[in-house]
Amino acid sequence: MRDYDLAATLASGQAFRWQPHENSWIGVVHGRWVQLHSTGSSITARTISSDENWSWLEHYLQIETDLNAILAGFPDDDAMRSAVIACRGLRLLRQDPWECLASFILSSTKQIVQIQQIVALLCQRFGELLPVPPGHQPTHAFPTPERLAGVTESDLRNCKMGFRAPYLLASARTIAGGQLDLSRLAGMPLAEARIELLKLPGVGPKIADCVLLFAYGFPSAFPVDVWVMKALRNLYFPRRKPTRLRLQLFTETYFGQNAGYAQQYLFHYMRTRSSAQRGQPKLAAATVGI
DNA sequence: GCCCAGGTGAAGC
DNA sequence: GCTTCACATGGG
Repeated sequence: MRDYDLAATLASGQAFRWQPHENSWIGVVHGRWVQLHSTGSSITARTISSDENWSWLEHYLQIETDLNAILAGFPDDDAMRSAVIACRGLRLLRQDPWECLASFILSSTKQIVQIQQIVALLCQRFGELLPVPPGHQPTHAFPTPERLAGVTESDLRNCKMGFRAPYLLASARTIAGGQLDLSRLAGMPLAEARIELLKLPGVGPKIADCVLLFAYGFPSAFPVDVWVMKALRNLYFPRRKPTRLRLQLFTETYFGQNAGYAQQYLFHYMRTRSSAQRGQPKLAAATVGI
């Protein structure tokens, strides 16, 4: 499929379970082992069951999204142009809310590689074993809130998640206990859903916005992490430090209806540009064209 | 050793 | 309201 950069999409820090494998990607979607391969003009998928209905995977990958229309709606400035040039096929996935929420509770002040390691340990220890094709490594589902509600904080700390363990445990218990119904948020306005997420321990504005964007698909949700903050400060407020209100007004208005997409492009642009500057020449072209 | 990583919550002004 | 700090752990 053109304009779908599978590698950038699966490895750019929105989902944490995809692993490269012989020119393809292996992961778990909706409790099923999946292998994805990008041929340039199309994406092919392999699962263990001969499934004829692929709507669940098309929804996850957001195949139907008109990327060009979204990119055309980005603000026409040097920074956004460079970000789009740097990675034109980058997409947003539509993930399971609980997996997304739990993963980002584990994400605070962690590098993406480390988040992947923690999530892998968590799944390996508490996730249900899934059927995989012969010759492939054992793979586990993402553990349910009910399963995690029954473990101890110490069990979770053994997955290397440190101080995030009590947050994940309390959130799992809140959801398993029925005090918060994640499926209900899908029908809410953005602001209301955000308020519900913010009630969970360990969930602040940034993590809430990640879940709203990556799982619920609110296109205007705009997570601001250290990288995006760096982008905003350097590219749009180079002189003085903006107040929180000023920054909020800017991100809510300047980037348009699909601000969340713009955010993901800025995020990816800053990270790849930074790694290029550290002497790893991959995607060095990202710095050209301003 | 040092700084940083897709932050949050609590304490102190 | 805003600023500072602790919180685990690992990579560069």
